[in-house]
Amino acid sequence: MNQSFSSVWTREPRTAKSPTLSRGQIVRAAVELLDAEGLEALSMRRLGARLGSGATSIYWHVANKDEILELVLDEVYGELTVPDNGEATWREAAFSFAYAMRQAIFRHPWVTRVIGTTPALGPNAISLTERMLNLFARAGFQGLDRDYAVSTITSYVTGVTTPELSWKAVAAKTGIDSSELNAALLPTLEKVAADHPGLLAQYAEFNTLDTDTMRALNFDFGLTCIIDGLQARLDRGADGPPPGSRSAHPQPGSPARDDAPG
Amino acid sequence: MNQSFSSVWTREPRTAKSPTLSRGQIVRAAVELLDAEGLEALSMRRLGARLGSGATSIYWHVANKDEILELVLDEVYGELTVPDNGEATWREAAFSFAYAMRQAIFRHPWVTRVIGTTPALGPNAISLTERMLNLFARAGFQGLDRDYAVSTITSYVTGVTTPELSWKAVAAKTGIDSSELNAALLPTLEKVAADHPGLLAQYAEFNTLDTDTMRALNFDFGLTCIIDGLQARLDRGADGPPPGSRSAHPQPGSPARDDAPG
DNA sequence: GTTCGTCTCGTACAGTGTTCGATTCCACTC
DNA sequence: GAGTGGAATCGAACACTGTACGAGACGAAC
Repeated sequence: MNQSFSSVWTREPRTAKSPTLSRGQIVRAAVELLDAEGLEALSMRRLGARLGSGATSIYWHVANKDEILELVLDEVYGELTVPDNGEATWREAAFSFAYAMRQAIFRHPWVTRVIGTTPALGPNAISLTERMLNLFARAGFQGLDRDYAVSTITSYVTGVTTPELSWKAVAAKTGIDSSELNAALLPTLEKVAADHPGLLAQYAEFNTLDTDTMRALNFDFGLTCIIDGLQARLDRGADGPPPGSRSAHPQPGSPARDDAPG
Repeated sequence: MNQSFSSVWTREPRTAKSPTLSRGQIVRAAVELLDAEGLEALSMRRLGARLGSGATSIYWHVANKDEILELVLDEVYGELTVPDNGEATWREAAFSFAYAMRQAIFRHPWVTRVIGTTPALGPNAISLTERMLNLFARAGFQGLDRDYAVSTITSYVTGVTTPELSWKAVAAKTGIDSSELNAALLPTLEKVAADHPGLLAQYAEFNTLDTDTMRALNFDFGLTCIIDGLQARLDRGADGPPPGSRSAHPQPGSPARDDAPG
């Protein structure tokens, strides 16, 4: 049993002396295609066409399409940097990292759909998490808390940007400018939330703002909450509650319950 | 131009008197299929087979496959409840909602891949957000801040659970028990992070915990941060910084920049 | 010149979402 | 009961998809 875990990063890459096609070219072309036309447009045949080669030639350099997705995802991680120590407080560094990550996701809207298909083990992802761990280590977090702090921020960023992107996609598809999107969507919302007058009243407020700045404020709100919460934990210090009982609240479902599909 | 926005929820459903097939049956069967075999297994032909009908018969009740995904997503939203007012503090309510949401995602691991394909406008999603907005209104948040608070929590939950699910998927595929997963993955990590000794040292700590409780601690850590951060904002009160300048920090990229694909 | 690994690629297979037109079925009117 | 019309189902077909397989092409080593 126990078929071992496999990923692009666990296999040795093919020798780099390939003349016409290389893993790097494939990844670059795939990112271009994804950026230009979205996730659905990435097919092996179209990728081959863009590379000026047959579709099945790609399979010599890559095991399957999922591996390409692993590679392009790591390519995006490569665009991210963590501000070096000394030149900024950890709060500023965390803020600017989160903003840079959001911008990177906006440049490559397909990444949110690729994240979650497989764990990120590429070199860029690895060295990025190392730099982030060091950042929070310098901030004063210890042990696993460093890892948790990194995860909290990156999870939040991917989590918020995902719905942001679906609204952007709606705007792009319908051709409505983002400044008019909220107003244009009002009839839809009135229909859909017809028997929720309180909700409609809240939505009416949205007309005063354009979508982009509203989403930006939304992003900043949650990010500030998280960083304030991290700061609070830091201020409580090592004399705070021991790990495992760090939050005194009821846990409705056992966190360890496992309903993973067979 | 301006092709208007369309969604299942903007169209009138077909008359409910269908004898052998109904939208409800389709959705229920689709959820069963998705839970049992995952997102890739959901095809119109397999869904039709499960319903004892032809694949194309489904198109009478539903415009296309994406609409089915909208419907099943809202079905999952229907499993979530928000604790009523009075019986708990907003902190407790927010905690228990977040935990319930995580559990619901674990029961339906495919939802994280469906979220983000389209905005959630189904009746269950609508009434859920209304209840959440009321919760934070009672907590003391005003105006758009209520919306931002809801978004912060739900975004975090979807964001953290996504990588949790990919590790669960690895465990399921390789047949490795979650208590042994961290140890089993160590060789892979040693290969992948060979030139990052600091990172490897950190990963070595993981062997003392099993994946599930480590992930649960991770989830609780970030959730506590967020709720503490919300609390802090509440404590700062209305005499705090005005909206729009609520966080004094450099914003590396203009938040309103729009790189959406054409 | 032959042989061997590297690399490309055409063909083929099973499967996908969706369109279209034909067909069945049922409630209704005359 | 016969006839009509819409609701609903479904088979065939189309243009795709990812990928396995095997036949070739290329260059270097012997």
